[in-house]
Amino acid sequence: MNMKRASGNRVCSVARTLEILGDRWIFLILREAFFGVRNYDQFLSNLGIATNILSSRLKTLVAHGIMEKQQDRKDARRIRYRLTEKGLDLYTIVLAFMQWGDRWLADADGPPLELYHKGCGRRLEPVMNCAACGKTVHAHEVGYVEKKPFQTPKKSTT
Amino acid sequence: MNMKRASGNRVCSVARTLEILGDRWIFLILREAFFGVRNYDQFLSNLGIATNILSSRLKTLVAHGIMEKQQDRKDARRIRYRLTEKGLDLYTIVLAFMQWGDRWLADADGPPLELYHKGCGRRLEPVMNCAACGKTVHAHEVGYVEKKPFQTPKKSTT
DNA sequence: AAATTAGCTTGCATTATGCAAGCTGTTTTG
DNA sequence: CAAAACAGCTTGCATAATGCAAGCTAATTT
Repeated sequence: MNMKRASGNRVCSVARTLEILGDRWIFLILREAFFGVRNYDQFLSNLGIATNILSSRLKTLVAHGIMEKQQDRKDARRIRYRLTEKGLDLYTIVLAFMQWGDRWLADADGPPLELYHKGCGRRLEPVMNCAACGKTVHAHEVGYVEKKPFQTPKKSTT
Repeated sequence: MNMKRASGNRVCSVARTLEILGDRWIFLILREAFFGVRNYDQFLSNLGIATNILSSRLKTLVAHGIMEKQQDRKDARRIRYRLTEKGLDLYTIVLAFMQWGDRWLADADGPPLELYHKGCGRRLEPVMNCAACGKTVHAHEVGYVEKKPFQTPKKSTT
């Protein structure tokens, strides 16, 4: 959580996002949350995380509006941590992690977890598409333009 | 780079991926690489990263086959670090970071960097689609099945 | 009333990070 | 062709983050 300017000098949403999310545990907590985990002790036992780290990470997630706390009516000790809209919107990142791992790090048994798309009922293999033309986007097909000009590169990608 | 079992007890590609990539600097290096940066000193000046950290991160990226080193023929001092296929395939993660940041962290001026899709020439807004049915996937529509059963939750998402 | 549970906080040893300095092999310069 | 500059590192040391164990508080359960 310390980094003068986590970006270096390029102004970029990647850097901004990483200033909040740039921590293994944060993503693992989010993964659990996407899989339905809601309470401190479930995160704790599922992740094997230290208690101080867990509470500090939950705190930053709440502080950034990614999760919100609510009391359980039936048990006042229990706090439910749930994803806000802002937090739910992070599922693309979690899916992207999972897919890359499935493709490049899977062992012989194949991916340990299979996703399915409730909409169509089939196995979900997420792909990145261009919202404008609908086609799948590959790394080489991404170009960029800097809105606030800076020192570094010019155009192109890869 | 230390974590008994970065996953906790859930077997998951997210955890495996994070064991390699779970570091801010790694992602920022990857971002630079996607934007065309190739050399040590460019990474160094663009990121404002410490030299020991940069070389250690580049080393792990190379060790995991995400980047590869090659000598520059014209200048033997110069080493080019370039993304392998495995590394290029991480662009979905970088795009997902950028998009979330654009949506939730942008200031009044809008996103600092605009991507375009070389295929269609239009502004690229990446969306996650289901490869099977082609539709855009939303967080609530993702279900999962654990292949190697473990202790934790059951089904559903969110 | 005593024990248990959920969700924390605190203290302390270990590990990672950031900074500055230095080192090694190439070019480039005068 | 010697001196300076450059690219890509490594090393040492101070500071910050992490992990572990223990303890603490308020709300249940027994």
